[in-house]
Amino acid sequence: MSKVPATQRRLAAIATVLPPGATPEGSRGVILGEALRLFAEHGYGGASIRDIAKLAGIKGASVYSHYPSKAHVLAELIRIGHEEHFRRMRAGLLAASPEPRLQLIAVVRAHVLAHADYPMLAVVSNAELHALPPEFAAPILELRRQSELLLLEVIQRGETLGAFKVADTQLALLAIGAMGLRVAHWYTPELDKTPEQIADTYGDFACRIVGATN
Amino acid sequence: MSKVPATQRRLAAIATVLPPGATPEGSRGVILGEALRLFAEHGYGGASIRDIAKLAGIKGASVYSHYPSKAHVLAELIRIGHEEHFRRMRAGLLAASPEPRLQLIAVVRAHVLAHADYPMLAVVSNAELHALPPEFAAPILELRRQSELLLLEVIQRGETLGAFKVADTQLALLAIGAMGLRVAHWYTPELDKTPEQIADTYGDFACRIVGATN
DNA sequence: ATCCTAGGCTAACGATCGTTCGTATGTCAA
DNA sequence: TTGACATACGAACGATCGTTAGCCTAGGAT
Repeated sequence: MSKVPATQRRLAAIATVLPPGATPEGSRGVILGEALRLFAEHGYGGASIRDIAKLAGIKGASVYSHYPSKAHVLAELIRIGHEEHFRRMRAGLLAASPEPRLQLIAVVRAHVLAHADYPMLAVVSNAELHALPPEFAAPILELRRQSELLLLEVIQRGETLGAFKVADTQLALLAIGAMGLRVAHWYTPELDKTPEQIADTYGDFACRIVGATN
Repeated sequence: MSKVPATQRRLAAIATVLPPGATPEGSRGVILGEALRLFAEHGYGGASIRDIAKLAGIKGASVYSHYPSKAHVLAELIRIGHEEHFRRMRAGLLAASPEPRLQLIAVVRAHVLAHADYPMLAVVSNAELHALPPEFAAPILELRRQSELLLLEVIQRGETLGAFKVADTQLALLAIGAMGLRVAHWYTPELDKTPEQIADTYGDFACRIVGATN
């Protein structure tokens, strides 16, 4: 497992952080955390069970006392990532005032903060989904669809109410989603911008994209 | 090499297209094209030399008559991708009127069209850079820096001239870049939107993000 | 005191990896 | 006609892959 130069890495973040409550106890949790780091840095195919085990302080065979297969480890990570993302999006919308503009800001903020708070989880969730055995992917794809639908409905409602003026709804959705997705790749706490600042600015960008009347 | 369900794929496009003039003749070109498809679908680590060779209609060992190593194949693909991207960005800027707004539109259009015209190349160039041996990566990282700088300078010039009004230059740069990057993942010719339409709309989005006065 | 269990270990399985070697074949220049 | 070269091949190299089997040990419950 060779180290990759900083400028060449898939993401800038160093810390492997999992949502509170999502980390299992003991070795199971350690394995999950180290797998997260290696999958994020080198991809699912580029990280071996023995690599993960070594970082976790055990031998490769011992991993199978905690997970039935390498794919199960990836599946758990991606599930945690998507659940946390959807949970935040829904909570953000729920807490927002009904004005379309404030709803959009709330959802975009949640989207961005999820990617800044858990960059490694976001990178793995987005970039390694294709490596999941299809039977593991189905519930995750449904969750992803829900998150996307949530943002879409906010935009459509804003249009219907005449609060937004956007050339192409679908393209606006994709553009706003993309902005947030990439945050996971470049965000690091060493930056002179807090996640809050980024979320605020991106919320403003989203409003501009959909032509929100302030 | 198992097939991945459509909803789970890394990108929507099917055709492996390389820029005209960039495809070598004979087997060398066929190998490059099939490697592009497999690296895009499964990642560098997820595609083997024998997989590539089988699609190219030859045996694994024969690949080494054309490329000294698997890494050289990836390096050539990523080099082509970055060169095409930078070439288009620079050409777009060069052909644009000096008004900041038109410059921004031109550069964003080039950025988006590069990702829609060569989705597989873009996905590989962006998602597999970390798999390149560092000695191969250096010139490519420089090219990437140049493309980024080009967009940055357009935005900064617009601000200096008072044509743009953006909260955070760096974040605007990252957001606009991200929008275009993701196009490679979802664009497919089967869509009911042409690359031109997408490029136009995204150019408009970019102008809104930087608060361009029309 | 004894058993059970959880969680480590070493060793090994068959498969596949990137790559090398020696060889065969077909084409074209001398 | 000969020789050189480019391109293909089968076979095999050592390394590493995910995974399994069997064993050992510490700790808690009976």
